[in-house]
Amino acid sequence: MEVMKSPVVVGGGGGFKEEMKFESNIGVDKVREPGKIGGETTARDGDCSMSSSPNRKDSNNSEQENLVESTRAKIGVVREENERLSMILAQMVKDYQSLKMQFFDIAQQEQSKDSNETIDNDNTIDKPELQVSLSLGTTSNGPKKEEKMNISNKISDEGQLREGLTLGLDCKFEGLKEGSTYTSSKNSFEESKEEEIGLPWPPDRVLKNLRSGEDDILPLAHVKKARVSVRARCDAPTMNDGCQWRKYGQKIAKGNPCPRAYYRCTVAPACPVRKQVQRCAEDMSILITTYEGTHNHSLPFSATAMASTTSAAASMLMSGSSGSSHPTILAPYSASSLTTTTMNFNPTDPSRTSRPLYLPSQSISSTPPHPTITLDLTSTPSSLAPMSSPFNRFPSNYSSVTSRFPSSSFSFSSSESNAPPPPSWGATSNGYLNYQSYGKSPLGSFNQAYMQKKANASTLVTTPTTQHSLTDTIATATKAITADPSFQSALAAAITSIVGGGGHGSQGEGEGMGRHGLKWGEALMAPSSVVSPCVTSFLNRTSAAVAPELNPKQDSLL
DNA sequence: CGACTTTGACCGGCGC
DNA sequence: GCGCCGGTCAAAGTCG
Repeated sequence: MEVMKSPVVVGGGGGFKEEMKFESNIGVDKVREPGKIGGETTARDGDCSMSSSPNRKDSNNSEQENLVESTRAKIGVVREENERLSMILAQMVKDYQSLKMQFFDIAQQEQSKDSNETIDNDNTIDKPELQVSLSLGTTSNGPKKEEKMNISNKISDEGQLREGLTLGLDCKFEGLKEGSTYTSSKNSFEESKEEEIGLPWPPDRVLKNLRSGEDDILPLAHVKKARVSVRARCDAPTMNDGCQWRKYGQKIAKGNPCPRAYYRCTVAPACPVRKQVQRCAEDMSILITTYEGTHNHSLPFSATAMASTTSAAASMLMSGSSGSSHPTILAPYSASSLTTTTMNFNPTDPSRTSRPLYLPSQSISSTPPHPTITLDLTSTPSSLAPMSSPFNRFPSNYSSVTSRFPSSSFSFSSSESNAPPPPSWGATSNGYLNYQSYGKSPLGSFNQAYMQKKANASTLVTTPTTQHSLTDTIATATKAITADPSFQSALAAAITSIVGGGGHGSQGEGEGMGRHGLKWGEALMAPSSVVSPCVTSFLNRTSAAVAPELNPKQDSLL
């Protein structure tokens, strides 16, 4: 996000006067050139108007001069704006490139560091993560932890979250950097941090390992990783999310006649990431994919969208937990998602009418300790909806989520966005990753649910779909956002992931999914032109009040 | 023949 | 302690 700041400063600051001068000169030239032509035509006009009285000629000339002056001024302004935007764009590209390089450097350093550290260990997978986990339970600050935190801080400080190619579910600490203030919620913080960092799989084995010699250091009584469940319409056995998966098991889970398949990531041999794929019992066309764990390797571009989306979702989940003093806020999916992030997506059939279905607990997981966030990509547009904006393609058909625990429906909006329709986007271009609003209150339900969550973490809450005026909504949302750093961080992660993940999606398609050929990425990953205006619009509305890292001053871009 | 899938066995957690 | 259940393992089978 810093990327966005500097160019704005450049544009509006240092070279502005000079630029104005330059611009106005250009503007004059620009005007004079047509003026030449105009001069010729005027000459002809003059010829025609030779019979006119000198007074009228004078008034005509003065009118023309005025016209020329005003046009000149307008062109000057436009050119100035154009120039400034060009500079901003150039600066952004430049910053993006440099940040990208920095990110890959860091990733490489991390990788080499890990490989060095694992030479002396039998368990090459668990050790690095284990170290981090152990350090959480103690006060000792090993160099590795500090280094890791520094790197993480550096990354987030430099706005490199958008480069989270290797992140699975673990970009979540922006709001927790000033760790000293989190002692009151230490337990939940530690717990969530363990989950965020990504413990070796499976957690049970970690426990076993730890108990063998380290259990006095880190009592991990109920360590469970955050899960991100994605519901999408899909006819193929599994969604192509850009990663390579290998099936290692299948089970009939209780409460769902459809078998649940277990996959592990095979992009890297030691990658701990797993996913479960199961069809929805109530609607067989819906595929429920549950991701768990953190990729320990770089992801192909085609996989970054999903990774960053799940990352952001998990971030939402974990931030919610860490920021609260209620440990119970880590509600399992079985009790309904703590944070229900609903993104509407229908890769196969946009005309099909459906609503988000929130399954009974057994349908997805009956292991309560797993905090799970659900991304519902199954909603479809109503036929009455205007299709002028990509953000309106899937109108609100959000059904309330009744929860034993509060849920937050999180949506980026834009019912009033004037963003142009996206370019043609693969064969399944009907499905857009749609951060949409419910009703006309993009932040209303989010904020309201969030506030309810803060107010009472254990009461039954139905996510409201009531409509507020936009200004009220924004005002309230702004208050909520500024009031809670964890919320800021979650939002930052979510937005960053959207901005960073969406743009890459359409590239690099075709990373093998073995025998499953569904172009998941093609359908899911929104081009940046679709997502960005949405996000920037959102940012504009909440601009100054939102956390600094979320305030890229994009309003000056628009 | 290697990579991948299938499927029954096994293990650990959890509730009663 | 027992049974249920989710999750994983690993041998056998399948496919290209």
